[in-house]
Amino acid sequence: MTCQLFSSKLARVTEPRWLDDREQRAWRAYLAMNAKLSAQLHRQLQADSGLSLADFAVLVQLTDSPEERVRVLELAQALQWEKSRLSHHLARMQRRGLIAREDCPNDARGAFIVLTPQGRDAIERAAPRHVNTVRDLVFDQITTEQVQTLHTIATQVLARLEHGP
Amino acid sequence: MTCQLFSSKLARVTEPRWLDDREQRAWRAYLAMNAKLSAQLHRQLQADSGLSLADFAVLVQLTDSPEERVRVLELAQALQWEKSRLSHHLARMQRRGLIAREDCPNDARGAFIVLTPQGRDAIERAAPRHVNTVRDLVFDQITTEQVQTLHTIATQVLARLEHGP
DNA sequence: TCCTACTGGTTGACGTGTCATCCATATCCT
DNA sequence: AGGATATGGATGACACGTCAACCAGTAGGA
Repeated sequence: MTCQLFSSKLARVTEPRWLDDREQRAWRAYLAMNAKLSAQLHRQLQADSGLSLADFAVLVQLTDSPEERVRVLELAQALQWEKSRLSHHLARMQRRGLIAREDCPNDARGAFIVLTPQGRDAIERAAPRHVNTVRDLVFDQITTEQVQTLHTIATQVLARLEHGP
Repeated sequence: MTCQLFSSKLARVTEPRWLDDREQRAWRAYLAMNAKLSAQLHRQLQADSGLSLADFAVLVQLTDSPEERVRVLELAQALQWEKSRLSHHLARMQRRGLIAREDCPNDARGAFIVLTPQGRDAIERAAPRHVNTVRDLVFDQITTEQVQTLHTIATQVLARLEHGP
């Protein structure tokens, strides 16, 4: 989200813990990078292979799992998606022939998601170019130490997001 | 986008420039942080003030501009949004009474966007809490040097995204 | 002047994400 | 066994973003 965060006119007086200049600039840069990077990655993937980033994520997850058949909730957990989101997305992917469903013998409520040949084909063609784009746009632009710091930052922020303050 | 990027089963052979382990882990962490952070920020803003991050961005932009009336394309440029996206979003915001339109005397095609009292009210109430959340979730979790590095990384990647290779 | 090309902005279709709700099956408890 | 409750998952309504097409007004020539 490109979102500037601060208006010079908005009363800073009311809020003791505003961000300082460095933080503000870093935040804006982060937001801008985020917006453009994800847009660009999405466009590239879409143009090259007709997949969305979401499709890609699901397909990789399927490819990665032994047997290549996964229960829906297991998938949701692996992707860290809400089950409703996943359900909608799987419906769309099924419509496009990328995945299929199989009944679960143990639990009549449940369903297995399986990769179709088309799905496998799509991901195998998409992955290398996508990785190349990521490398090109991100990792070729930053140093090894910066990679390390990025990882650390993300991990710290994630910890706060997941395990409270 | 939570997107794992690599399947151990996917043929690495076909692609000479895969990512190494550090890069891969950093990338995953970044994606995960991103997904959770924006979701959380959005939820907080929505719950606290009924605004979306997109609403917030537009309102701040309006608050910040002299005269508090901006041409649509100017707004699009400031936000770095596609004009179609902005047009849709402004329509929704207008429906909710957050902004209004005025005719442009110089150019009969154009329109000015202005902040309504409700819009001003909303942003003034939303901003401090939103800033607090950002500070809490991000800047309280990382060191000054990390802030600096984050800024540098974002700037470098943005440069690549904007001015080609 | 009139024809063309451009610009500011909107619209429609469609994919995506969230929330709340719902349904059928499992499970648990007595 | 049988009823409360939990779980796996789907659905509907709606906000959001993108793409492509469109439309009205403006400018630039010939």
